[in-house]
Amino acid sequence: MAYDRIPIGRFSLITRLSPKALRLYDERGLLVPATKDIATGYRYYTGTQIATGVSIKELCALGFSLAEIETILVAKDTGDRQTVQQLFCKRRTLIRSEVRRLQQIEALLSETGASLEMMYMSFNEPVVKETAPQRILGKRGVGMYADCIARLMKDLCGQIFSETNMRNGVKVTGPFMSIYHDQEYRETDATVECAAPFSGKITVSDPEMEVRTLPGGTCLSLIYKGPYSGLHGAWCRIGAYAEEREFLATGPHREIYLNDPDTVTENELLTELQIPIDIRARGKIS
Amino acid sequence: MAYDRIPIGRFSLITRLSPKALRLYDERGLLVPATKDIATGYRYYTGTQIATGVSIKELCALGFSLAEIETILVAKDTGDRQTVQQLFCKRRTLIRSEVRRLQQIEALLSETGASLEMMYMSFNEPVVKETAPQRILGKRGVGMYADCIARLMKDLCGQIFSETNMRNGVKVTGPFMSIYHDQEYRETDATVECAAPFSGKITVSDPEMEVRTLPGGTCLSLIYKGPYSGLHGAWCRIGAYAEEREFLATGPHREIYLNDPDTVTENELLTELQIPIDIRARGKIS
DNA sequence: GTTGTTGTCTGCCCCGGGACAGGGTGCAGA
DNA sequence: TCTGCACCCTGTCCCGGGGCAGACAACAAC
Repeated sequence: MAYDRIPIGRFSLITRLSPKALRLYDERGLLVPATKDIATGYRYYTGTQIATGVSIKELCALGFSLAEIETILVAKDTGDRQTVQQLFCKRRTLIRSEVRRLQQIEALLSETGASLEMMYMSFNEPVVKETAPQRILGKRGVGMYADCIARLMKDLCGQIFSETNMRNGVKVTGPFMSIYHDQEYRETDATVECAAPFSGKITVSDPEMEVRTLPGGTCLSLIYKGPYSGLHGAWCRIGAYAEEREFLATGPHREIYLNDPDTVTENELLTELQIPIDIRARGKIS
Repeated sequence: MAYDRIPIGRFSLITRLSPKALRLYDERGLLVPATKDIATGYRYYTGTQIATGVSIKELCALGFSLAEIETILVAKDTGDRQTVQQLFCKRRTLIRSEVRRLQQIEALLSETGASLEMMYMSFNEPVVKETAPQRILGKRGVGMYADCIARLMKDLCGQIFSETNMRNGVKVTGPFMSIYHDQEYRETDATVECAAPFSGKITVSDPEMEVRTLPGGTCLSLIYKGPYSGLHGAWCRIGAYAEEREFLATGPHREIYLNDPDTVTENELLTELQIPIDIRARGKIS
């Protein structure tokens, strides 16, 4: 139609691809203009390229990456419908999970409508992660959680920061923690161990204290923000999460105190909850 | 707790922000490590910074941009809850529209399960865009669409590519088009005008032809891919779209033939449908 | 043919990190 | 104190374009 030297701007208006994008596609070899003036560098497209451009625009709108679009266009020319179908399936799956994710976020934003207040609670999801083995100094006790932990922590500090140990270069290599040795929740007679990871040659005078290596491995982890009184709720959350996914605990639960109750306010306290799990054997399924 | 020189790796494990991200936040001033070894460049964080890090991680997970996160953190310190609330609202709105968009795409992908076939149909949405005024040579006729257009196009080509006009440097400056002057669909006695945009001093011998300036302005536009027999369906689609949004047509509908039936197959034919509208006055509302 | 308005060119910085290279460090155990 | 490993540093390229600057090119009207 005497109309096959379409400059980039007009081509852009027709296909609704921006000139910037068109230059990118040229560079990437996705849609190379039929003619390129060597002297001026001007790009000229032909009428038949409009169809390709429109296809690219559509595939873009469907959310495919440039690499995928290239694959699809080639497959379409080859008549290879399996590849195309596969990519479309994959895309659909991705979109579905993305929608689910966004809807969860939206639910979160809606339910805590009061914005500022929500900054004081945590909406972390539990996460599966790896931990390294570490040498710890620990002491066990039985009693009510709060009392027990306070007492044990005091003993632990006294021991680990003793003059002898300071002199020998013993160092605390991480945050303090509690380890819960009970299988279930106990109100008044919980068996709790408080521990501190350290390095160096330690001297222990308290016969109730034990030096051992805490095994590493996979665990489910949740960071809780807020006063220690809210820890129970957080344990419920992570427990429910593990239940849903049929994760089985392979060791005692741990609470790691990420910051210091003496230096931050109660609302800013951070505690990490860990449940050691075996990712390979997930309950009955798979 | 003798534990306030946390290197980046450990800080990363605690907050679940990648070291790369942490370096970026340092650079951007969002979360600057408390200490930085001048000699080695090593970054060291303190226990109190963990809370900030966790907050950033949470806000990231909610989809806020770094700039927004910075604003929120500052507003939180200031106690400025209005700004926070506003940002949360905005985010919620954005997420909602994103979900809607993705669900539409998903519906599209699902309903045309057969993948390869769908490549031959177009799933463009109608779009509002601006058009420039252009000088055209047009000729009207009455009859059945297909016949009428074929006849008029032939006349138009003969006239515009006449020897005289070629000699005078008359040029076609865009694709040919049809303009529908009826208010409604007419089977057998439609009033159709075929036209071509041109530049230069034109000589017209056919008394039925008219040179005039087609006004530019806002229009609703849809690109249709496929044989001309499917145009009716495409007009229905764009019509329904305009109806829904209460757009009122301010001029005759136009069909623009983007490529040439002589050079591409029927399935690759591209036609742009345009309905001139007045964006400022949308039906009764707003 | 001239002139002024568009259009187009290249090149650079931006988002929010992920991945990798090559080289310098810290620290724990011996 | 030494040694080895794991850590950390800076710098670069990548995604998929948007936006801007400065300079050159094309074209329509006169």
